[in-house]
Amino acid sequence: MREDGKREDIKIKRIENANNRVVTFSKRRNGLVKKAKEITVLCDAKVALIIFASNGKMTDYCCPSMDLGAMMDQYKKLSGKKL
Amino acid sequence: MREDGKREDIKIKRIENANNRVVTFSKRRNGLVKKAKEITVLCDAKVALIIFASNGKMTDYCCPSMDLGAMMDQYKKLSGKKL
DNA sequence: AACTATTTATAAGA
DNA sequence: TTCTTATAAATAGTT
Repeated sequence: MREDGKREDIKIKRIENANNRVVTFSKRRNGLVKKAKEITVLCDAKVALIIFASNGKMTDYCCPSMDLGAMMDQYKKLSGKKL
Repeated sequence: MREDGKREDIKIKRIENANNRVVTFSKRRNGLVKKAKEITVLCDAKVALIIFASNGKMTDYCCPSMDLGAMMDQYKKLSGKKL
């Protein structure tokens, strides 16, 4: 908090305190997946999202209309990359 | 708008008007990529994100610390899926 | 494309 | 760790 009672704007840099970092990760991961689902439905978009926490734990989301393998094939096709 | 001057809550269902859908897609895609970048930095997370618009145009983001191929290898390893 | 009222996400605290 | 709440941030509708 600042002396006027307002919070500081958060800076986009690594959160040094491990507990805060884990808590923030959990909240933002949930937010990110939610947004991915929303844009999928609202806009007919196809979205794949893979998130690894620093402890290695994985979270993923893939739109229902296309599986991750097909997404990757399309990625390779459009980007020209091999992976 | 409602008669009391407030906006309706948006419903998470397909936006029927094509122009609105494209505009919303553009705004939310930018928001999603921004959030993906933020959690990467704030929380030492590894994130891969691939988005296809309904017109087929692709947007992608991958964290700097791990390339998409390595992300996919790790995904396969942890999920047990082949793709 | 820019604005702004409002909703939504979330940082900090309990 | 779950809940609350005040604030920051995203964005829906408008211009």
